[in-house]
Amino acid sequence: KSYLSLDTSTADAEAMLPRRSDAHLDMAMRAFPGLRILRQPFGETLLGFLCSATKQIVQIKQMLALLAEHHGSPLPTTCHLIDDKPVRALPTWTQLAELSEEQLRGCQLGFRARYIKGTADFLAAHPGWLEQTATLPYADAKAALCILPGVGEKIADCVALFGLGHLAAFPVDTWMIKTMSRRYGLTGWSPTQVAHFGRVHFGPVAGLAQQYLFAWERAHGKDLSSD
DNA sequence: CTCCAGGTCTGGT
DNA sequence: ACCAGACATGGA
Repeated sequence: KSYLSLDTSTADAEAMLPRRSDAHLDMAMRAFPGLRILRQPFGETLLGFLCSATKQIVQIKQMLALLAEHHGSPLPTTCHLIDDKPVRALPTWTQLAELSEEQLRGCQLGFRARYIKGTADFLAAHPGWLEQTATLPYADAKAALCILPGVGEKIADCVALFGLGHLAAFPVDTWMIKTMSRRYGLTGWSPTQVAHFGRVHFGPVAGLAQQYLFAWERAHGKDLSSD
């Protein structure tokens, strides 16, 4: 493959999607040309999605901003100054393990503070756990993540997809439930059933399909009381 | 003022 | 195994 191509991997993955036989997916892909899956740091991805349970996306951003401001290390000031103050990184899991649950609740985490504290304690007691998990294939990595307090099927799939690059992960959230009901006729299906459908229908790059469907539904399916 | 938000866990059938 | 409630907090 040519080094001139910036991301052959995504192009190859897109070629594996069933857009010939799936008109809705094809439309979503046309609506968001250039959509890409971010590959974010594993630990930061885990933290971010531990904050995500039953929260709006704008609020998740705010929680993470508070965590960084209150407990993150300052980034080099050369190119990171806002309002005369240094931008801070997200706290590492080592830093998080030093915090009390009350300190975490101070970042508007609500009941998620207990999960984050529990995960921080687990990781502190198991050095190298994140690094080891990052080497595992998708199914094993997901199973490992589900051990952590506050991490269930959905969050494990999000972390596997965005933090480890496992395109087979198919996170089923409220938007996927809406999408699969409205556009695929899977009305009344449980998250487990929808996840199974997604893996079978979209195959080993189901996570990429999920992102197109998620983006389309968020952009066009705001209202539509037709669940 | 109710309802819901990129869920998960727990204790009931 | 499957099904409600609880769980914090703030925007719609």
